[in-house]
Amino acid sequence: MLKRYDLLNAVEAQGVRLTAQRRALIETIQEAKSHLDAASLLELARKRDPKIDRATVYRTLELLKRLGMIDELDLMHLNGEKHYYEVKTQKDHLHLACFNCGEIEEFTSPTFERLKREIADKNEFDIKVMRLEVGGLCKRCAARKPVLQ
Amino acid sequence: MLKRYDLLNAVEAQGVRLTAQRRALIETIQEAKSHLDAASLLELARKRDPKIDRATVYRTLELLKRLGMIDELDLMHLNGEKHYYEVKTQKDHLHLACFNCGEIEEFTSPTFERLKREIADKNEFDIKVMRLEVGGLCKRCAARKPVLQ
DNA sequence: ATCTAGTTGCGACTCATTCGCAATAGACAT
DNA sequence: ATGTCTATTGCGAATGAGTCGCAACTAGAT
Repeated sequence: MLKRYDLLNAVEAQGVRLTAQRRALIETIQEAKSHLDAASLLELARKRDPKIDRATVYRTLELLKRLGMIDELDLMHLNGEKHYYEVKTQKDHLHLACFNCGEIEEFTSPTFERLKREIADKNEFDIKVMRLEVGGLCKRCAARKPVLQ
Repeated sequence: MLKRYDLLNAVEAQGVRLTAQRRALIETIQEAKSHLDAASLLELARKRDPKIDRATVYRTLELLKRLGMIDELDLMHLNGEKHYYEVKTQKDHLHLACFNCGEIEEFTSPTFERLKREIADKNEFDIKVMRLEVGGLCKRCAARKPVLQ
């Protein structure tokens, strides 16, 4: 498991007002076992604090994104246009999404790190976010379903 | 300029019915100078054939995606949640999106190709689509605006 | 020229996300 | 502890991209 930042402390350290809703949302994201979309995040966070509104979820996600504490993923839009969120890890990583079974695999590699440095150097580009998503067939599905139309 | 496939011929070769609307849409995508979203594509294609509907645009994009002839991009959602489309090029490439000025730079590199092979090999993943997007500040904006909050 | 299955236009719909505004509540000063 | 002030919240309505069902149309085969 890749090391993740401690959101709650990090947010507090930024001098951001900590409301009950934000606390519930941040703890939920932090402890999530899988990538959450806004609706699932809302549902889970309501177990901690039942009085949270949809709008607050979006506003909090916006805040965390702005602070660079979470990443927003599309995961190849396997299930509609919603976004998914994850706590930023120390190392960038990419996501492999299986079009057949929907499984998401994560992947890190020195080559990825190297590519990142290359982009920054050759283009003199100041990288804030890097989102690499791959769609295709995972090992099992490729074996089972050799041809995709 | 990266070499692009000739869409119209390629589509015909697939035995797909060529309607006036598809022709107009495909020619428009092929000749586009920049990345088009569905709405701009519709607007431009109507100059060739004024009788095209929004739904047909989406259905045609879906078709071309399925045939593997175009790629769908998010371009870091710089301007809302819409998607952008481009004709597939011979080589995969990535997009650098400037959060400040909105400019999109393209980038190819042997390291990117290598990373792709690595993913396919190490994970035994059958890659269909690869979408690598980078957000940050381009050379000029980084110089002009050294600190982003 | 005819036939027919694939394609289209239309309008209504869905779904994710955003907004305006009045009510509320952190957190700092007292 | 209490009051104050401003950021944050909930609510409900709005937006915007994309999708759907269905009747009308048409490309291309015969």
